[in-house]
Amino acid sequence: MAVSERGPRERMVFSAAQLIRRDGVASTGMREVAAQARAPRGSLQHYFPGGKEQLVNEAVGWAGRYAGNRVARFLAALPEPTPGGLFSEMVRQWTDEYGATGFAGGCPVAAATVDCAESSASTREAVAAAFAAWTGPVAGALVDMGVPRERAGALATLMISALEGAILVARAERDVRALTTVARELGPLLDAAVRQDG
Amino acid sequence: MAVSERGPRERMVFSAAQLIRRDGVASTGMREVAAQARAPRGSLQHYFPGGKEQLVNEAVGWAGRYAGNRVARFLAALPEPTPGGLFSEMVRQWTDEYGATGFAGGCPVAAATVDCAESSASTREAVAAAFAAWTGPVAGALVDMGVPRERAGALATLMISALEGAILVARAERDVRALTTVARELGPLLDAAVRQDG
DNA sequence: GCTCGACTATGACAGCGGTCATAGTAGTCG
DNA sequence: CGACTACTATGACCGCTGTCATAGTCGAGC
Repeated sequence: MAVSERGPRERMVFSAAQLIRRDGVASTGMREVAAQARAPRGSLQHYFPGGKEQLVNEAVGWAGRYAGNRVARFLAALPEPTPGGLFSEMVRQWTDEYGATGFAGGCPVAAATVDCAESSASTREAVAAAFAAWTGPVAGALVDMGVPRERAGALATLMISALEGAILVARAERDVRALTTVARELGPLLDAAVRQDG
Repeated sequence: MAVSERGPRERMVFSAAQLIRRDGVASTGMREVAAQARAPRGSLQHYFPGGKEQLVNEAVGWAGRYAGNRVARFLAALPEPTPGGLFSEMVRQWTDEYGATGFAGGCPVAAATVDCAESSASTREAVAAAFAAWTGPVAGALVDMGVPRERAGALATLMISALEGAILVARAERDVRALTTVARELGPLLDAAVRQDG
């Protein structure tokens, strides 16, 4: 929750992502974003002349980049990188949050997809780009671990799909069960995709 | 889109589910629901004295029951029921829709989770119940196919999580790729869970 | 024919949303 | 000092939303 980082513009984008992932896009007000970012309301139209749509799109883009960047950190944290280990780390980020601070928030990209996929073309594209910015590094990591290139993209999509779905179910149930379940069930499948020769 | 079924009350619940899965809960207006259901606006307060929250909860409940009931139909459509085959059918329902009518709608239960998990306790419970009404039949079907009871619940959760996530990604990308990918990758894993001893 | 209940029909209201208009401040350059 | 730019500060506007209040219709039952 370190909102005090960088300039007001970045704080607003960050706060928007936070509020969106908790309440959804439509229920998140511009005034609320400015307030939480401790930024002046007048700065909204100054930094985001494109209005709410622009702000949402940037928040989604930020979230996608953030998720992509986390992949490298997860890998660095693993003593011996394996696909299943990476997936466990991705899942653990969520179980940790839910255990520590409750089930208040989901994935902002998912929220934007649900709320804007049909109503805003530019946001839909931003969401697609965010998923791509996330899937790419995951697939790259799989290749580095020895997963055949043709299969890495598919497994990355599977990992992200299962994670997103499990986040939904976990929030609904207020229980991390779904998250731990997908990690446990998918781990062996992912590890088995590593090329055994060489 | 057979809106002309049953009484106006059911039509409104059904229309609410339709609109929610397309635009999200917050962006769906009560007047809009009544209009699409070709029901009088005055009937809203008559049939749903609990207001929008009640209507949303019933729509979510309806969706959960619908999903649960589909499981039996999917099984009946399979010449030889297998876990992977069931999952393929579940996925195919979505690829068919997206292929035929476009990527306008997602899962209403997911939409309600994203929009209401934190803001409305009753809706959150309705969503949890909907997931339960869906997971139950899936797990039961797996048991019938020979999956060990201890494992069936976990695999059902995995199936539904992967499907929900893939729906999100597919809508974002406007491409069924994610859906077909999870079906293909998960099929062997699911089939391998069938007890091989008679 | 009257009554009573179920349902329909509208109009009003209060609140909030995003956006615009306008004015103000601060700091910097020339 | 004046001017110009970056940013801040408010207030107003309009559209929309959920909800309420009130009145109307319609069909049984007796």
